[in-house]
Amino acid sequence: MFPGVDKAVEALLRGQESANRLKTVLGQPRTSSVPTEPLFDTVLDSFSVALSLFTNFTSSNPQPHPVARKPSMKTSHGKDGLEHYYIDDSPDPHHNDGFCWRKYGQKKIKTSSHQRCYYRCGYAKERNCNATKRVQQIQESPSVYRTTYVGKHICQVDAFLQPQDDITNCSKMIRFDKLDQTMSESVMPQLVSVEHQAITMEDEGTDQIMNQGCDNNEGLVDDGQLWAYQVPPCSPGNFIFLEDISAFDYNPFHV
DNA sequence: CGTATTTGACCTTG
DNA sequence: CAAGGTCAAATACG
Repeated sequence: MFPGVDKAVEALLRGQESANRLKTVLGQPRTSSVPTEPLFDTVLDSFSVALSLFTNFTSSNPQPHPVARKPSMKTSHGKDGLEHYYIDDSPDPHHNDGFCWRKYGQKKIKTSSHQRCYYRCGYAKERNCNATKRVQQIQESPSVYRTTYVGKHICQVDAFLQPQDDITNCSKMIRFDKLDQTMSESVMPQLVSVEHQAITMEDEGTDQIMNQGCDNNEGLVDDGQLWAYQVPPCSPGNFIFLEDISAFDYNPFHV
């Protein structure tokens, strides 16, 4: 077959499993309290990973693909209007967000029984990149991990892309200028076509309840700005997720 | 042995 | 003063 086929199959199997679980949950009204959003996430992620692997193989310049995800839960400005953050809830705390992170701390949070992990950009020093993220488990079953991205990636993408990188390495970025049209059309529509569904996520502390929508984030966005599509906090140079990224409020790579 | 992670101490903020 | 965030020495790992 091709390099990475094992990972593609693994991703598809994971998606299949989640789809089956989703079917079971949706088929049993009694279990309607079980959050389905993480299952949707996993299904979408699996397709995205598999598609990226197939696409990489069919192109002469294979590159890893950041996991396509549903839209961000929330973005916001700081008090000075300059600080940005981006919240993403995922069943996978280590899901591929396209960046290389280095852990620099872990702390027990008073308002939660789970510890919070602190990461900064792996190129923070050499490229003076101030991007950080925090990851914390906020829900037990199924587990939901909240990742809060803070700051902007100002490191250049060539720091991330190495020819020998594979999907398991920290350098996981996609070159959209290398992607064919099929890829863009096959992945992106999924990100906005899933019906809106709100779930209530309980957190033991003061974390606000998040209304998770795939194409609608009302109530989540401080400044009336919406993440209409999946836009992880990365889109450096010609490695963009959407053609007109400037339409969005937050683009960590455009300083 | 170099690099990444862990973890207690320290700093900042409200 | 408490809580969250960061630092940096110790430790683990490849």
